[in-house]
Amino acid sequence: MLRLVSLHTAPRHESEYHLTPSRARAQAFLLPGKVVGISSACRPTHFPPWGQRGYLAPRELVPICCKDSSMASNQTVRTRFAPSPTGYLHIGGVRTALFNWLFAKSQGGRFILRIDDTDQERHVAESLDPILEGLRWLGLDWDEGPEVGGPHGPYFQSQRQELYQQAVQQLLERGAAYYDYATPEELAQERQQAQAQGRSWRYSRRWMAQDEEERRRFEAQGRRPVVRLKIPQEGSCEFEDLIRGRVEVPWASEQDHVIQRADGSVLYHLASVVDDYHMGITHVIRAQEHLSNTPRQIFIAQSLGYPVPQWAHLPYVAEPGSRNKLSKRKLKQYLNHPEFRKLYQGGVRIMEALGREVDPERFNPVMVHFYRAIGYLPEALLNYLLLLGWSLDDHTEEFSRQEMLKHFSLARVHKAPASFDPAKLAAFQHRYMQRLDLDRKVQLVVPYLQQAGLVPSPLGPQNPLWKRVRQVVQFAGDRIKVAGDILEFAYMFQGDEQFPYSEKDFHKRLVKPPEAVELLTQFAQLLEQLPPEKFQHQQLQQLMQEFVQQRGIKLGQIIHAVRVATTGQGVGFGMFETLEVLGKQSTLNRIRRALALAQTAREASAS
RNA sequence: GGCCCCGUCGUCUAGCCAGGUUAGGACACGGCCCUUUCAAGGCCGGAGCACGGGUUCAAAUCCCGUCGGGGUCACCA
Repeated sequence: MLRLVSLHTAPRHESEYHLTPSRARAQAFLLPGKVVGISSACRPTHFPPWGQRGYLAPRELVPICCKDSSMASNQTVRTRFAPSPTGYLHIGGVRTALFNWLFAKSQGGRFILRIDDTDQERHVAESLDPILEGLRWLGLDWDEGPEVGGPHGPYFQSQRQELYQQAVQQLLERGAAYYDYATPEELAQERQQAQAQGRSWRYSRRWMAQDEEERRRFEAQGRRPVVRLKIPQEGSCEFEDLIRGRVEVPWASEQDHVIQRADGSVLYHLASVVDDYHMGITHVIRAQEHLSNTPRQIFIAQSLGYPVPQWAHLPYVAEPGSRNKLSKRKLKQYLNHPEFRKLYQGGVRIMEALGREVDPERFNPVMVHFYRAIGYLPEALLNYLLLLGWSLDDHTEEFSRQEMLKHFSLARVHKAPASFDPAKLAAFQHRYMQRLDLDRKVQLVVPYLQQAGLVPSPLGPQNPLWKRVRQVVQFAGDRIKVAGDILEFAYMFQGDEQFPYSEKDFHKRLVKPPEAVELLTQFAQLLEQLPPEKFQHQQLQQLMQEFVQQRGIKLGQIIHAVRVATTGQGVGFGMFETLEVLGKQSTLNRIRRALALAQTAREASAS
C-alpha cells in the first residue's frame, strides 16, 4: 500500500517529492513503497494495491485500474539504450544512455544495450567499437548486450529476424497489418494529389490485398507486397509520458506505416517493439524525436498482445546558443560560436602537439571521442550531461556517481530542450581536475607525454623523469585543465638545444629591449655561482630580487628575458619553479643558447 | 502545411501544481584588487518571467488567446 501525504502538513525530506500532479503520478508508478508528497488539495488517502495502477488527477485522487495491456509495475526495471552503429557516440546519445543507466540502476534494475542495425549490416564491428568504447570510458556499463551477452540475446537486431517474421505473421493474422501492393510511384501520386487539393494525405489502401485471391491477382500484375500497419481510422491514442504527462494523438494523423519490405526485411518500429518485449523492457527512455513514433508502437504492441512499456521522452540536446538539435554535421557552423570554437581549438592544439592528424569525421566536440582524446575526465562530462535537462534543486550542481544514483528521478527532467554549453562543460572539467590529487594527475598526463614522444614508454614512478613530470604537474597547478594540457610544457622534456623559441616572444623580451642581453648575461653569471643544491625556487627568487635591487632595475626587465630564454615562450607557471625543475645545468645551457641567438639577431638588425 | 511538444538572465536551471520571493543559484560576461607572464583567487556588478487579455487586493504561478521555437510526418534509425 502506498500512502500519499500532504506536502503542506509534512516537512520536506528525502522520502517526499515536491511534484506536479502529473509528475507525482509518474513517481507513484515508479517508486513502489515510497512516500510521495502531493498537494494538500488531495486528501490523504490510500493508493490502490500495487499491481493495480492508479492515477492521481490534478485535484483529487481517482483510482482507476490500468488496462490489461499495461506493464505490471512491480517487476524489476529494465531499460535499454539502442544505438545504431554509426561509428561514433553523439553527446546527446550519451545523455540518453546516462539517463537510462541512472534510472535502471537507481531502481535496482538492469540496463541493456542493444544494437539497432536493421538497416546497416556492413562493417558493424568498426562502427560499433567507438560506441562501446565511449560507454565504457564513461563507466556506463551494461548488464546485457554486446560482449557481455545475457539471457535475451542476441543483442543485434540483424540477428533477430525470425522473431520479427513471427510478429509480422501475427499482425497479419490478427488483421492489424495487411499486404500492400502499391508501387512507390502510385503512392507519390496519391500524396501529390492530396497536397494539390490542400488535404492532409492518408493512404487510401487502394492496393491493400483483402484476401489470398486478391494477392494472387496483384502478383500476377508483377507487383510485390510490403506489409503495412492497419492503423485505426478513428479515435485517438492516449498514453502517459513520465516526463510530459498525458499525450493524446488522433489516429487519423498516423499513417499505415510499412513494417516489412518486399524483400522480407523489417523496419525499425516493428523490430524495436518486438525486441523491447522479448527483452523485457519496462521503461523506454529515449529522445523526444521518438515521441511521435509512440502511437504506432503502442498499436503494434497492443496488437501483438504485449504489455505496453512506460514511456519517457527526453528533450533533445540543442546547439550552443540555439534551440536546434545538436548535429555532428554542422561543426563548421558551430565554430562561429566563440565558446565552442575555444573548446575545439584547444582540442586541435593538443592533437597537433601529439603529432596526430585531426580527423574531422571523428574529432568533433559533438562526439564523446573528442573529450576522451584530449584528456577530459569522464566524471566531469557525466556531471555536466546530467544537468543538461535535469536538476535536483536550486543549488546542487556536483554529483558523484553515487549521488546521481541516489537522487536521479525522471520526474525532475526538464521538458524543454537544453542547449549544449561548452563553457559550462569546461568549468566542470576544471573543477574536477583541480580536485584531483597530484599522483592521479600525473598518471593521467604521462600517456600524453608518451604519445608525443617526450618521455619513454613505459615510464614508471622510479624513473627520474617521472619525478620531473610530477614536479611540472605540481607547479603547473590548475593550468592543466585537461590532461592533454601537459603538452604546453613540452619544453620541460625537450633537449636544451631542441626546444623551440617563439619568434615573437624572443624578439619582444630578448632582442628589442637594449639592456636585455647585458642583464641576462650578468644574471647568468650569478646563477653560475649558486651551488646546484641551492637551485631552489626560494633561493632563486631571492637571488633575482637582490640582482634587481642592486641595479635599480625593475623585475620585469629581467624575469621575462629569463623565462623566454629558458622555456622559449612568454607564458608558463612560476618562473623560479620553472628554473628549479630545469636545474642548474639546463638553465645555464638554455640561457647561453638564447644569448647567442639574441646576439646574432641584434647584429643582423644592426647591419 | 497536418499532428505533437516546448517557452524564466547569453546558457543550464530553481520557483509554477498549493498566487504574495528584493524572481534564487551556477557557467559565461564586465569592473576593481592581487600579480613576474599565463592561470587561479578575492570583492563588486549588469542581466530574465515571449506577448496580449482575463480572474484576483495581489499573477512567473490560474484561465483564454496570440506569437515564437522545435520535433515529426520514409520501403532511415
